[in-house]
Amino acid sequence: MSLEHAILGFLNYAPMSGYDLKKAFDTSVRHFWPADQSQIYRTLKELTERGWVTVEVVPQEDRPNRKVYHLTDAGREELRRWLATPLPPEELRVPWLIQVFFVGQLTDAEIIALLEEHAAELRARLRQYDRVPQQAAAYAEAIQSPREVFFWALTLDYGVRMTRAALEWLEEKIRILREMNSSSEGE
Amino acid sequence: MSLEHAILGFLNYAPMSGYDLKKAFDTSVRHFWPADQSQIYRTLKELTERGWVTVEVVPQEDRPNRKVYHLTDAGREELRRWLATPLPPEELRVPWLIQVFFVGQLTDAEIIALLEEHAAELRARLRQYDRVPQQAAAYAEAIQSPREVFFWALTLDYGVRMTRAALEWLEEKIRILREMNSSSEGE
DNA sequence: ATCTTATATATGACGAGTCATATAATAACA
DNA sequence: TGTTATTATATGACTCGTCATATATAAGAT
Repeated sequence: MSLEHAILGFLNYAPMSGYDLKKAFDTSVRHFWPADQSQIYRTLKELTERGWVTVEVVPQEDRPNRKVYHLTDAGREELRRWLATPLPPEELRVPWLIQVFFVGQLTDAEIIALLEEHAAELRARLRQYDRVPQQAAAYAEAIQSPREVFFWALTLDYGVRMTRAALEWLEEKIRILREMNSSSEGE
Repeated sequence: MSLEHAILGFLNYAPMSGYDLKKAFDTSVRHFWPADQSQIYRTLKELTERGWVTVEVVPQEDRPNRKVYHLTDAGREELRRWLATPLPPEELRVPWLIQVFFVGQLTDAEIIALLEEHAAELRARLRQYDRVPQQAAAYAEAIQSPREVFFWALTLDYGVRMTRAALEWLEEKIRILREMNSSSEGE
């Protein structure tokens, strides 16, 4: 599971609570790995059972106690092992291509509207990517490692380039559909 | 659920059994929507309960009886409705970017090896895409609709272009890492 | 003679992730 | 005064998808 190892990755930077981890995910890897709060907590429980992390309960007044998780040597080893092991090839799974596949049922106007809607989403995503560096800035300063920051930037670049490629595809297809329509109108 | 509507989409072309559907998926949309056999059967059961398809049991000697599913008017309407409705924006989920994000832990040589491995996978995928038109040819002939075939081709083009974009990203990053290493060796 | 492949449907167990909600106190806002 | 946000952890119910396996017969390959 990738979430497990992402958590180990964060705990390798510093001990954190589940709450801290949720914030860390949201401000750094969210653009390619959104993490659910309840799943983080459940995964922490499992990591503890496996001996990859240990829990330190930090009592607090006025607030629920914090459970701060520390990476163990076994956990650090597991992280390293996982990082060096290529993941099994992922199969593509693009739900909206099913729409494209069967969309011949609709009129060209409807299809263009659908593609435009999708293009608008991708443009919004590109704008979100613009804000990622700011959001992650706090972490970059805390870690103080240009090497880490270098690789973080790579993931953002990947997202931007994939989104751009998808957008270019959409824009091209919209153009083709429009041209097909305008030429048939003239007949 | 997308699988539901993909099944409706296929049944709109012609009545089919679960077994037929599995073959249809494998030879046409597999490159962006791999479908599990057991899930197809379970989904057919659900579609029947919802009244979107009806079952016709075709007795066979020597073989298990076929259960041929027919799209109902309600199912056809649902398919059309779904096709014209934009799907909620999908969040990106790219497991191996988690590796990239935390990969600073490893040596550059290890990182390059990891990226190369991934690039090899993408090249293999591109070769698979080359074979898709042949595999889908039987369906294209059966449907006899240039309009449908046009949209089928779009989905393949999407896969090819996304894969190429990912591959270009990888090749660029590998090059950068190699250059960083060769220049530091010379110091 | 045995193994694999094709035809055909089906279930159980599991994994990963989502959504809603519970608990509990404080602080800020309207 | 009531609502919302922040800090903090946790569980139940659910969805979608995967993997293994069961049943049953025949044809073809080794």
